[in-house]
Amino acid sequence: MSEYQQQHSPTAYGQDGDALPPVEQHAQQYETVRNAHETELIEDYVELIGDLLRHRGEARAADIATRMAVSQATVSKMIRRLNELGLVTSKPYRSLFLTEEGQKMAEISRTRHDVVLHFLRALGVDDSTARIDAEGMEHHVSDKTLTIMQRFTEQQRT
Amino acid sequence: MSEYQQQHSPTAYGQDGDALPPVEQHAQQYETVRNAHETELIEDYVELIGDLLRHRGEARAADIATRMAVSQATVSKMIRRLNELGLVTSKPYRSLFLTEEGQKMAEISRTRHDVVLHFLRALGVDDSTARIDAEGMEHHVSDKTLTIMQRFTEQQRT
DNA sequence: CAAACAGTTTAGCCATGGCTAACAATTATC
DNA sequence: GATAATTGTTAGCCATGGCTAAACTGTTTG
Repeated sequence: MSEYQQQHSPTAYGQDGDALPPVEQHAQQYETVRNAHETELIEDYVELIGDLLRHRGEARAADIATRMAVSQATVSKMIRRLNELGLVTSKPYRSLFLTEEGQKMAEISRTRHDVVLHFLRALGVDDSTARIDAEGMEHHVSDKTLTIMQRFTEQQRT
Repeated sequence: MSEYQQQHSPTAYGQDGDALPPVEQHAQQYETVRNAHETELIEDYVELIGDLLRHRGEARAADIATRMAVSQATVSKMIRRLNELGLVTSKPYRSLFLTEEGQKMAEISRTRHDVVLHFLRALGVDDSTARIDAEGMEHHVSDKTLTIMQRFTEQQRT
């Protein structure tokens, strides 16, 4: 039982920022990240499809492949998955469309993405760095934090 | 050539925050995220091993498994990889240790993690949310942004 | 010191998300 | 309208990171 020290110094956590978090909390942190990873890519695809539809009126597999820097085969495979998940409708050789659920997801992702992006810029991060960081960060920012970011951005604007 | 509109409205980007970024930049965003994903898990392991060594004097596979909420088999496999990458040294059935390079990585990860965590708290995020978000975000925050976060945190403290 | 238990490793399975190559369909061009 | 170019799909490969079950090692303890 090599975790025994846990029991001996429960008070250390909280006072000492450097201490290891209690096992359960620590485990939950990693689990949350793993779960985020599963939905991340899906969300990125759906978000991008939504953006393409809004700005172009259509979303073709080839565009997605180019914008994601990924092969067309990969996109094709992914679209099949999105279909199975009920997020997009697709007829072969036609533009994709989002289902209701897909639209909801795209909307949420886009909003979250924008909040993070604007927050970073408000913080003073340059545009191109902000864009890259936002893309990576967006899936790991909780709703609570998101709200705080939004408030911060608004205050900054005034 | 469904990306043709690109050429027709190059000025839209920059003025309109909602516009799609130019293809190359967009592609780079996704690529950066994909690359981050590859190193993420590795860094998490190395960081955790470093933390265990600092706080406990030893890092056993079982502890890692518990704290990461993952099976021991998974940890064992991962340790083999870390070994091949020259990040840890391990003798079967013994505690792990970090190589020079592993220590460097752990140090960097830990610092980055702390900066993000303290930043989130300084922003006003509650501790437990901050911990979870920091764990996910840390791998996606560029050095530039990190510096800005650090500065912000220090200002807040005074 | 033998047996039981805790910890570690190995084998082998699965899903995901990449890739290339070959093929099929659609669209554009002459 | 035939042919070329573009776009989309399929098949089959690979690495990663999970898992369970089984085997093995080391430690503790009766």
